[in-house]
Amino acid sequence: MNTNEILKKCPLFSGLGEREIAEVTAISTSKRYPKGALIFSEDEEAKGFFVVISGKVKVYKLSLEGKEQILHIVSPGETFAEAALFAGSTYPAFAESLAQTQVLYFSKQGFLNLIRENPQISLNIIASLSHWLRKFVSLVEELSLKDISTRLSKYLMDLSAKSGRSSERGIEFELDISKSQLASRLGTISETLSRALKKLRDRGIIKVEGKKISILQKEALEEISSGIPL
Amino acid sequence: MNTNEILKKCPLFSGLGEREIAEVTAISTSKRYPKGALIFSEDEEAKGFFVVISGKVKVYKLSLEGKEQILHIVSPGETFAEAALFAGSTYPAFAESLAQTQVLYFSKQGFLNLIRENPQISLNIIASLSHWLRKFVSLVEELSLKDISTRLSKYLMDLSAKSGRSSERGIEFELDISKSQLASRLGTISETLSRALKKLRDRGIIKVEGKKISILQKEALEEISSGIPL
DNA sequence: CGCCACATTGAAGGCAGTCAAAGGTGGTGG
DNA sequence: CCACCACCTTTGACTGCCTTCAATGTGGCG
Repeated sequence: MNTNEILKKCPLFSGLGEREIAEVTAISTSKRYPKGALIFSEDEEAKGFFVVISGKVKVYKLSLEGKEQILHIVSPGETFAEAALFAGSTYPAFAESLAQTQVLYFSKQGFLNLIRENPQISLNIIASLSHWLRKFVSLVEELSLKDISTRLSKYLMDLSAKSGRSSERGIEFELDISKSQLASRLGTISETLSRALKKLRDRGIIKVEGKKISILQKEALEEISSGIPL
Repeated sequence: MNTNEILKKCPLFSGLGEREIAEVTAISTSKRYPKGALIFSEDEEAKGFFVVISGKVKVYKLSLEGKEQILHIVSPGETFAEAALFAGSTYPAFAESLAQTQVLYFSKQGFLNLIRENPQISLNIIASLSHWLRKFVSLVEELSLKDISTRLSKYLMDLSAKSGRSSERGIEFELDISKSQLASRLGTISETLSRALKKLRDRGIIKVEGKKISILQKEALEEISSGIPL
């Protein structure tokens, strides 16, 4: 998919005509990062925000001891760090590419000018921020009120709904990130995630082959994800 | 403080003239709640949002087992549930008054009309949502990466900066909520909070008399709040 | 005065993190 | 093509923070 198509399906720019999209492209800069590159650091001055064109980016926090909490995995067509333009002057987290990645970069000033001439965009920003807010409320809820098995089950249910294919062995799909990264997204570490997966495997609820997951008992997984203890 | 003064200092309506403020007042409804009233429930249809005029409101999540996680304590001049108007159609959490409370209520439709005629407001909304987003990122970080003593120390440091008075015994201030509520805000339970306070007391870092807190060793508290283990 | 919600303290148990080691996987270069 | 290496994953044993359960203390208010 090319840059223009990605931009058009990006919620931030929906409702814009060809002409406006061209303006958007004009004020942005294309940047490329190899896998594992640091895109920005926590507390670094926020000079702009990003749209992912291809690849994958993780936005995360680090504790002093080095434990990582992933806030969001950003996929093509999604934006990140847009909130940093409007509150505070620094990025509140780290951003790192998980694969070779291409992004469009919008400088703060250029983008603010763009908003001024296209009020529609500010409504899109409101929608985008509201969406993020919901995601964070869910994340807080999970971290504070749910155990690891519940969080894992919910993640698997969500992912299966998004990219699962039915087969005679149940719903099959591939993890979109490594298990270490998944652990970090769920607020835990790889050892604990491994044990949680094992518990689901041992009960015949899922099958795991590397990154390939098969959901064998959807109802059971649904129950666990809604809080019924394992 | 009267309603008009509160509205003027509310970030959502900053930059508006007397006339516009009058319009804002005109489309809103005043509501009063006794202490402990349920203002809305999770998953209830979001028909509008609120500005607190007087009193105090907690916005919170509940687990199946009944454990509570407070997302935010809303004070006079602050808004809540505004994000619910722009993403999803239901409230993502519960809201309950912690004291006798007066709010202004804005219906979704009325407020959307107001935005249309006052584009400045949409910029204010963006700022407000961005601010919330930062707060939630901090909350996620704390819940996932910090222990209770660290979270408590940070809360006390923040509160002392906001409402502390210097005295010969150190910085003094009052907790703005009950200790049970504070526990819930910090993602724990009252027993654990009580023990965390005791540890700080035993080391002579703070003094606790009911809701009155005195910070005796600011540097030590600062250290703990930044992650140096107790 | 006595009730009731809030707060404190102790003892015990569990979930998840830490430490350590072995097994697996993919990528790279010889 | 294969051997090597780095990284990811899994498993086991142990530790520790926090929760649970239970009992007692306390302060405000009818």
